[in-house]
Amino acid sequence: MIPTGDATAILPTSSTAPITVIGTAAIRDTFDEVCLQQAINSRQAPGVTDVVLNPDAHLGYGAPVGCVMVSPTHIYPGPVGVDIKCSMSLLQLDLPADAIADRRTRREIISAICQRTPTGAGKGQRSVPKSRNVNRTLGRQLVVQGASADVCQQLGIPSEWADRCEDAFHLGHDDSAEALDIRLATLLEQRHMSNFSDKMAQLGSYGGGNHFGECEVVEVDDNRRAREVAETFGLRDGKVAFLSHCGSRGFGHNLASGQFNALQSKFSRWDIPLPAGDRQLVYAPLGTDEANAYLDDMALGANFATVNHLLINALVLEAFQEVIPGTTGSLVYFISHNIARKEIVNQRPAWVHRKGATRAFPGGHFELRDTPFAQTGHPILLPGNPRDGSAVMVADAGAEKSCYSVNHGAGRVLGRRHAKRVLDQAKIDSELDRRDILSNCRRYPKDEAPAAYKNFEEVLKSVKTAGLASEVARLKARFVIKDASGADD
DNA sequence: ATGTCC
Repeated sequence: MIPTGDATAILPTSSTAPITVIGTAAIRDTFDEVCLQQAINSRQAPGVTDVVLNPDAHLGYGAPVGCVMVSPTHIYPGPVGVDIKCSMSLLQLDLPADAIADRRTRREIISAICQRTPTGAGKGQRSVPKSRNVNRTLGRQLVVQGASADVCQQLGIPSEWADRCEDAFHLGHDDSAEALDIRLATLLEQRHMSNFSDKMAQLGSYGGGNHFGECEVVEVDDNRRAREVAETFGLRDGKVAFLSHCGSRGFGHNLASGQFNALQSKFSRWDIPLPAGDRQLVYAPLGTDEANAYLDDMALGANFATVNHLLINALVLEAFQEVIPGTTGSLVYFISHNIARKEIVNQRPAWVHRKGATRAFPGGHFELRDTPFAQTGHPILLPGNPRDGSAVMVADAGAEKSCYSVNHGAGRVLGRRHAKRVLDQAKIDSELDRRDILSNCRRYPKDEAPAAYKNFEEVLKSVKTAGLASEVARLKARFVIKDASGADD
């Protein structure tokens, strides 16, 4: 790796197709051989013009988690990821931090949230009002339309929240919703989609793994630009906010795995060479039936993820209102880190695959022209860990060198199995307790402990030093909602 | 990520 600045480097490849690396020297030391090999494989794959490796990069499916891969001619399901449109959202509440100082109040809110937005594998909605149950008809509508006015109205989602989405809806391969209707009808005849109604019932749930909901106190950075940007974002210093991380649940997983299986069997039947011999890097050239089917499935999964996040935010707001009547809230932003978007790169249209990477358009970017963030750039939501906090950032002009992308969080430094073996349960729990951070988990999952992730300050320093983005606010955790299955018995 | 292997 050849350093090109304090927090940037070039990773050369044998085909003279360099990879842009973002990260201080300390961060670059965290990239293991397999992760770098995945980046090289991705860069040398057919039709790929750019790869960016972000500071949170680690081993992924085909391509590293924490990378950007650009192609004007090909679509790659692996570098979108198994959880289509896994995303972050942030809900700003009008509550002062004092309102949740009392532990008992927080316990009540945790309980009200868990009743409405379940965690863990397979769990659909539990104690939600019947009006918010998602039947097959509404399910078919929402995966085709995304957060349309009608879908939001039916689910009790404030319609103005759609304006706070990176993408409130996704269209089919030909930029029509009809293509999604047709594709969905085909899918519903297939065996792996026979559980469609069950998957729709998962709307409004978090899932497991690194997915979470977290109650925060907002600390806006003490400088003029941060204060001005925070105002545009709708962030309120010293007030309570709620950060969520989840994706397209079982529905997105069905779509993604269906596509991997279909493409892998076609590669093998037609004896097409796999990029670097890796089945996880199967692709489809744009314009083929295979590419069209993938793009349609990605859009269907993305629409589910979008409505899932918005419903979660509506249910979380309702939970706060149950415990503290009169609470109001507004969505700051909803932004993905597992999606391919058609953007302009190097003056021409290309599919930007962000796999554990967040879009980062600075103020003045043409795609933001009709949004509330035209002047400032849009909010970038970066989960860190409950001990050190999470961050809200805004892109700077330098983001052009990373294909207008930044990292998506801290990034794993210990594999799950490794973390469960070496980390101490009592120490994890007492550290959170000492900081008065509560959780629905009796014991915090070891494989999700702060120590299982990279040093968040060093990751943020990489992003800032490389000139990609600036910090606007820090979010300090007050309680965490997670699936507990990674904790000791 | 995921009814933790269709």
